[in-house]
Amino acid sequence: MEVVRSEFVPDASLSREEMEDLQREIAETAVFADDLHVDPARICGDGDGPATDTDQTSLDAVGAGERDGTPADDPPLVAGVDQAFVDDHAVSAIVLLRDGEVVERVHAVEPAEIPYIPGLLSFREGTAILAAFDALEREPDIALVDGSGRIHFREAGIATHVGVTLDLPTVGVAKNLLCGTPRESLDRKLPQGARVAIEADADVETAEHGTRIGDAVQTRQFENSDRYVNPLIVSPGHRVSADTAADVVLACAAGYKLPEPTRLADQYADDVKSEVREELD
DNA sequence: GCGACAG
DNA sequence: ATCTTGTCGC
Repeated sequence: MEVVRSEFVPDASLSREEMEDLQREIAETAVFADDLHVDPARICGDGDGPATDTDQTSLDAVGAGERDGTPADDPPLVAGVDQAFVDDHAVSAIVLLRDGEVVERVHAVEPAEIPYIPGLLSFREGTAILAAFDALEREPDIALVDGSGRIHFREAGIATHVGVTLDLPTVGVAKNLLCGTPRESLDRKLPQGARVAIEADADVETAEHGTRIGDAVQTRQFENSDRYVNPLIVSPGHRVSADTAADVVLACAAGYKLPEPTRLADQYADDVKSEVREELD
């Protein structure tokens, strides 16, 4: 699929201030509300293959299948996006799933122009991600991007940047909190399926203090153990509300901490990384 | 000056 | 993110 907002394509040659200004523009263009035709309940992420009839008894709470182009009886296409690095090169891998099964897989390798700078991640990895999306034959109904979305200093994390540039519904899935304050402590064992709101604080300069910008989501938890799994940090990227973002991630969970699309993209990125590592001579 | 910060 | 063996637990 192709870029829709070319003015937002990440440019690593911009100054830090220009990058931040661009992020403010992106945040203003971003839609942190549901504008998609995906019913989370119709996403099968339990790893048991195609959904059975009994798995599809949900109502189309968000208008699933009401638009042209996507058959109402077809489960949504969910993409997982992840990056890996080899020397100064970024590897972006995308795995596309439908009903829990891989239907397409692509990757791209691009030079990483700038170092990692908290808050400017998309300018380091964005080019590779867009190149991978360009190679993707089908158009996903939604994409899960590793990293933050709205949970960002200027509400324009990598998931938001990519989503707005492609005008594609996206969700940010991070393993750590970049900014914002959890409504309650995350330093305790949360039950599987639990969600804890993340609110904007002084570090989020573009949002009103207290605004819910995402959630900590417990996709997996130990039952009979003193040990516990930390929650994932989920936030809207573009055209998705915080509630739906969490719904989609939980719907894609299949017994692992990472939702299937992201987990498989992570594996694929590692495979590609090994191959690229040799071509370096 | 100190703290704090996705991947 | 990346460099890395074994090891504890379900």
